[in-house]
Amino acid sequence: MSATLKDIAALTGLSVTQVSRALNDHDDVSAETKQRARDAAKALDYRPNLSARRLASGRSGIVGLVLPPQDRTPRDSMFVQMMRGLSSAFSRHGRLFVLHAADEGEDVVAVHRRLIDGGSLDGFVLIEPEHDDPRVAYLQGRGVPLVMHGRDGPAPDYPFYDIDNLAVGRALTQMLLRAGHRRIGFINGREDMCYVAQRRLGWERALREAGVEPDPALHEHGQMTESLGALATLRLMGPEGARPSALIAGNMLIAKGIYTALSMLGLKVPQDVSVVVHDDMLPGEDLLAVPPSSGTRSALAQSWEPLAAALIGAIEGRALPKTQHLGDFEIVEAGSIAPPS
Amino acid sequence: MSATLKDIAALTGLSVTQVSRALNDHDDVSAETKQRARDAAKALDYRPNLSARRLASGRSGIVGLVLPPQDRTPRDSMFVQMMRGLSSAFSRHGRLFVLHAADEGEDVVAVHRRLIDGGSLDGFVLIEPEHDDPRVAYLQGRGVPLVMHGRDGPAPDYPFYDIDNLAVGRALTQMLLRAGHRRIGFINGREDMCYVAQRRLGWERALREAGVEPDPALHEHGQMTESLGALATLRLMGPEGARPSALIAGNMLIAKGIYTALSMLGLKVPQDVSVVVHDDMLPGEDLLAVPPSSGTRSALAQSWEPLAAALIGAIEGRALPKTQHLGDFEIVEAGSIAPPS
DNA sequence: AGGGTTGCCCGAAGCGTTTCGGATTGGCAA
DNA sequence: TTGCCAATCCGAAACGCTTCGGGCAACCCT
Repeated sequence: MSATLKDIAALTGLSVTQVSRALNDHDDVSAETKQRARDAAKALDYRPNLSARRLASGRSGIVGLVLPPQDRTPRDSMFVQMMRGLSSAFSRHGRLFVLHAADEGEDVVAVHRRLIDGGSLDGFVLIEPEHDDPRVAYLQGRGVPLVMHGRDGPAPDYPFYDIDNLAVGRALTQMLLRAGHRRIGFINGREDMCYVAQRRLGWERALREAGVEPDPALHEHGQMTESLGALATLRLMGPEGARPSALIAGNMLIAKGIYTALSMLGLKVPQDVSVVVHDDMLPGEDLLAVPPSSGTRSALAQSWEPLAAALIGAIEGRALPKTQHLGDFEIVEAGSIAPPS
Repeated sequence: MSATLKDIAALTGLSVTQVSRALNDHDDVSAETKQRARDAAKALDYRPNLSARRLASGRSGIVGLVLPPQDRTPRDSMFVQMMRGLSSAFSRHGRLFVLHAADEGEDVVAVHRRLIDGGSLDGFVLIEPEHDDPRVAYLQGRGVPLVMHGRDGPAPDYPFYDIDNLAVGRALTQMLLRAGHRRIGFINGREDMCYVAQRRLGWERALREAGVEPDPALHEHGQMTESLGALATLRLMGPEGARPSALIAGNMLIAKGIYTALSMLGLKVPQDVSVVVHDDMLPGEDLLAVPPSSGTRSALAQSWEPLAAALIGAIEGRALPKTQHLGDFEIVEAGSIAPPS
């Protein structure tokens, strides 16, 4: 089997204790000893036994993410991206990142609990925050480190990485306002998602700032799928007079549905209807399927490193200067906006 | 913290040893004692510490899958399906299934090695077998249990779940032969994938059985993407005379590309060109994007349970009656075949 | 009655690591 | 010289679990 501390101790003539401390870079080990231990470790190709470490120290070096059950996630490729990004960020920090898919019937909190009790995981990356998220309550209650991808409320009491979704909603709306639109529809994501509420708020605020009272009938929401985009568009475009002259899509899938529905209705973008869309920039995703659209874009990939750093900091009990991060987004013009007809 | 064996021992008046044996259902514990231990465990909400267990027994109860690096996997949703399926299958067996994405630069074998040495994982589910797969060699060399989704060669020496890809290739070809086609193009997956070779073999065999010598120029292969489907179609359909009158698509994405390219060329399915396609049936995947196509379908979901059972059997050193499974596929007729014009 | 078998149980060792407390130096000030 | 401090080191205990080897009845067989 693999070499153990004992082997290194035997080879170097040190004690197991000192080797352990040397390899973990404690401060009461001489520089020379540290080097000797490290050399021997390399020579023997030593790999610490994580189970033993965990048992003794309470930490295993493994962190994880629990994929929420059900297929609430129509964008599988985003998860794979996320997996990859987080895996590599954590492995740069010498940690192992691992993913577990919760079972359909299972309670998400119970899954986290199993993982902690089993003693395998040191901390969690959470995604898709809900309002008063029960996972957060549970983990905080047990003192288990966590970081959130997204956030609940403007300033939660945990580390997170998020973009300013209110600003996104506002920016999208303003792009259309500037072109002269006043009736602006918004096809948004699931109502219980925090970012969805934020974006809606941004939409409302931008409208009010322009002296337009937001019409709740123009806000549609649901699972972010192509069919939501199509159905919501048909609904919004139904009554001729009340029709919005522009649409905001919560993401590319929705946008795709919008384009499909509009072309069914014989409406052209941007001549008849302007369209803007927000999305993460996913390298390699086949967005060519939807016509180029103006709107906002955020770079998901920026989040992995800060999330990893924050979680590791929390696990090691180090106070980090900054654990709450706001990523930025950029505005792209791609010709899907025109003045209202 | 969580309750330990010692707590249960104290509560029941048994020894720690006996409690451990009772809960693990050893056979030298009386039925009554077992029950008493189980009751106490439930009452105290006992969760075994996996690290301790692993340390003592060499087994952690965690199995994993390493996602190959790079984006060799255009079909992310398939992986998510797989994750979900395997997670739930293993958790039914009281095991924890976990996924780790290999880093871009990283050697896949090295990743497995890290996971074993760390002492965290008991065994692996492998996917996407290559010829003489180095992962298999390494794991077998170290005596680490594995199961394969797919297989290398007709009868490898490890547990696997696969479908008969030769038969799939043959069935697809025969569907077209029966309609009278003789020049049948095949747009297949990456050449180094085992199943790709098998399907090609099936195609060749079916043709020979019908007295047609397979034309290597009619076999295209590459990453299974929409653009491969489109480009390969354009290539195959280039020289007017040598054109195939029917096409086989390795999966739905390829088929989609085929449909796109054919419509660009002004060719209609099935009047001008017949198309058949094989794919896994992925619930919820948006296959509506491609017109309904005849061909073969296999149910990926059938594989999780056998894979899980086989891996657990291997870990526990039990000899299972059956560890190599061949799933079946069905043939669907959906109107994309017509006699050659 | 003696010897063997069976059923049930327990003590203690050990898995590989961390960590607590103490031990051993040498140097330096008093 | 004595006392004290910093710098290094080490032994032993502990983490929670499994397992090896043995013990003690109660039973059956001859």
